[in-house]
Amino acid sequence: MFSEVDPRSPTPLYDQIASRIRIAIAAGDLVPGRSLPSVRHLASRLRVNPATVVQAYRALAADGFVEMRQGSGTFVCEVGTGRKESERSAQARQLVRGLLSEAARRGLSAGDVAAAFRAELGSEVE
Amino acid sequence: MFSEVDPRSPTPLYDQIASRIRIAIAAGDLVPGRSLPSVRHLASRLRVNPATVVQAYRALAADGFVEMRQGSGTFVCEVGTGRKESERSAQARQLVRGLLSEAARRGLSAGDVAAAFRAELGSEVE
DNA sequence: CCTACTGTATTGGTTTACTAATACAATAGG
DNA sequence: CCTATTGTATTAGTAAACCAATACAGTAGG
Repeated sequence: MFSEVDPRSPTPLYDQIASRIRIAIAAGDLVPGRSLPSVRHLASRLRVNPATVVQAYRALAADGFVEMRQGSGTFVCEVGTGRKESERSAQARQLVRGLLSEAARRGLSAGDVAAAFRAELGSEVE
Repeated sequence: MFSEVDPRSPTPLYDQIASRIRIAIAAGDLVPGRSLPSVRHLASRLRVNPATVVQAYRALAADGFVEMRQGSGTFVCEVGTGRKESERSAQARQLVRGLLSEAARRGLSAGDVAAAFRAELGSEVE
């Protein structure tokens, strides 16, 4: 689970760490209330600086995935998979807006993106 | 058209410049064969360094939007709006893939993204 | 209490992206 | 030709992101 990390990847270390945990929470592998490894434990296991793990945990806390309690530890929040629908849709719309502007920048129309979206998702979109 | 640029924006100057030209080409405002302002002209008009305009033009050239000819100028390529459909769809699909992985990172499902996409595009998607 | 554990805060070094400055090379036109 | 205009190349400075190091502060449990 928190086994390894790639220092040579273009994606930052803290981002790799945060991503894995985020996915684990979304998938239900980490249930709400459960405590994450301590900053120092995870840091020594991954061979990175504790501050890097802090940065990852902080990013997760900013998104509401975890809660950091000084002296106690870092815990998975109630939200996770059951996050409020309005919040999810708002975030999704923001992502989509960014995609569309990026597509426009490259001279792609909304139709191009829509076609790619259908092709990529297949039947899931229905 | 090439009127102003915002140095305080988080998006780089060369990117702002390239984006506008890209959109102008995609929209047909700049027809193939037409010459763009010279590096120095555009730079002095926008109050930026010529090298910054070069970087913008270079990015456009890398995408096949324009062609830079030393001694002559920079010209809009034939592609532009008529770019090959396969190329457009491939690029669009790559963008969409990136979006979906980013969405997964944030704990959003493909369904969330699909809903946001429909909401954002409205009737255009049909 | 007090000790061993938790997260917090500040600081610094390294790298990378961005912008600028300056000198170079090719083309067009008189 | 030769001069003015075009893009090219190299170098440098500035800012931001990233990671590490170290000292600080709160909490739990014996």
